[in-house]
Amino acid sequence: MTPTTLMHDQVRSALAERIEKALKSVAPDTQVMTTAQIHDALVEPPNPEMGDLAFGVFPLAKALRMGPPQISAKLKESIALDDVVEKVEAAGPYLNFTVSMRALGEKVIAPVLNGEMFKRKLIANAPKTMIEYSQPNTHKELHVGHMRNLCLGDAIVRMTRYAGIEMITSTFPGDVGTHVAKALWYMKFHNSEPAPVTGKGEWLGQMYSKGHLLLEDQTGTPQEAKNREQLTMILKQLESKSGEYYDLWKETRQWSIDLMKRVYQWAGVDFDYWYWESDVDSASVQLMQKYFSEGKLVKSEGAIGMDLSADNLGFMLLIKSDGTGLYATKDIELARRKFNDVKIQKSLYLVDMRQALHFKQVFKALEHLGFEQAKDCVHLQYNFVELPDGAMSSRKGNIIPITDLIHRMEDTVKEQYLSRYKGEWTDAEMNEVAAQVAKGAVKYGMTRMDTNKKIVFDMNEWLKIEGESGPFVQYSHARIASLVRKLGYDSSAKADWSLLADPSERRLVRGLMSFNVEVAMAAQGYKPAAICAYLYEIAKRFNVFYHECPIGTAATPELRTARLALAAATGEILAKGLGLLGIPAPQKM
RNA sequence: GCGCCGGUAGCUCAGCUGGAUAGAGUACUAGACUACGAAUCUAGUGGUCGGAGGUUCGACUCCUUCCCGGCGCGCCA
Repeated sequence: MTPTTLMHDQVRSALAERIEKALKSVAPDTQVMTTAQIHDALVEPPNPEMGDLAFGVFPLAKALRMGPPQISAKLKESIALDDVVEKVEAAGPYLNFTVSMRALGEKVIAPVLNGEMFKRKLIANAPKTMIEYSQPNTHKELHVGHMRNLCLGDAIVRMTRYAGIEMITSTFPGDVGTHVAKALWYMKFHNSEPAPVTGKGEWLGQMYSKGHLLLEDQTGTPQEAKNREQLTMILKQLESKSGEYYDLWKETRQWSIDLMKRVYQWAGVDFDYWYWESDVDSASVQLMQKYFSEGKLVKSEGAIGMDLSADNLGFMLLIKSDGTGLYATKDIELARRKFNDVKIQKSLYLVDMRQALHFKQVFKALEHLGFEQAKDCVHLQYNFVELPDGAMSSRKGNIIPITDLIHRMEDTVKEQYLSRYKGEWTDAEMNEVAAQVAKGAVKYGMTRMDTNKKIVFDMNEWLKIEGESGPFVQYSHARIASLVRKLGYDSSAKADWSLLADPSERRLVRGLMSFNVEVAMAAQGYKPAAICAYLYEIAKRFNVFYHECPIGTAATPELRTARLALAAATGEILAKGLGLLGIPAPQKM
């Protein structure tokens, strides 16, 4: 069962049928390309004047034993002009098609306006998939690095679901481990201030940072032994699930969870499954002991693990010499649960690229332990978020909490842009729009770059929202919304699409045509950045159209109707596309 | 030492599984609001695609090698 893209685009399908037919007349006995393949091969030519869609005949050369230019010339002869094909030209190895505006309107603008365009299934036979993303630790700070993961994960989920892939979501917060002990240790032994009434989660993160630093500073001093003793005592209580530190863990853990949930709510993220490290912890160790007794694991230097040196992955430690497990141990138990409990066929892990080796080992271990689905486990890696002065660290004290970014972005939007509507808008409207635009800036900013690229986060740069940005796309949408509102768009009015004769109009329609093509490709490659680029391009094309073509004062009522419909359709595409990134499309801003 | 990821215009990045003249944003310069919203638009300046080989009709894209930067390699997560 391999996923396949369907022939979802009506314009491409229409052309593909005609090309296929021509191909049959040129080479009657050879089936060289299926209609679906031709559909997928149709691309926008580099130059707008060349046409709407181009077909490069390269793949046919071998089978037809002809040079590409000869093939395109021959095919051109066999393609008749009709109500769809307005013009065909053979340009070297390419066949350039100009589609009649009437056909474009019927096959693109109308389906967008009545919503049919967005109901198509783009990919078939996709395996039932689970994606795990956002794996923050409790008791630590939630910073802008976590934001990238969250935005990417959310966008991938929305895109893939839109394309027709069954996608189940899960998160795996780290609520046990030494970081918890460090936070509690500092809180209990060194902190004197009470926890604040609001923002307990953020405050707890600071407790961890301070604890971590103090412990580091005191290593090598007489204090060290005492610190270790205290930490061990805390960890023991947490493990035995009793005592004052266990109670404190439960209380403080909830503070962190409340913070996570607040951020998830802000982002519009909702997980189907919440897996906790504390939940898989002991089960994972038991599972490893079972595997060890079955001879699937080996003892080495007092610890237990799996020798993966034959796979060039070294030795994978699974049970420490003190009998406890590690991160990898839990990941194996968790994978087992995903496979068995949820019956998934494919498993995605959106985790930063530093874990590449870890996941290679986990997947290989799963394979050796007999999990067939291991071959369909994929680590979706992304590069991390840094600051201009290097990596974020407690030591440098330069960690930027997620909530800081959100609040500063909202404040900037209000002060620099929304202030002009003072007196005109209510405070509630002001706040709502500020939140929407801030989301646009943050989410677009986090997803627009390829995942392999490092993000150097500079708050001041981020607050300058000009040029290619989420708000740029949102602004185009808001302007269209305003236009539609003012000019009174009537969706029942029949439009004569052939009136759309301006090059800017054609270019825009052509762009709208490829919405599903772009989304299908982005979804299959798990590349939200492709959606960003597409939306930005559409917004730019709209801006040109908007500048070139008067709508309200169009020459005739018919032209006005057609243009308004085109604008409205563009608004729908932008809103839908932004939605795939989890970004709201405000009606005004 | 081995491995992973980057190296495209001053800066930040696109460039789809090799294909039609390397594109945007930003910065800079010069223009456009009594206009359907200027968070906008138009034009210009700016690149030996890290270096060198190779494969191909064709390479930013694939292969080899080297250089620069980041990260990862057994009891942290």
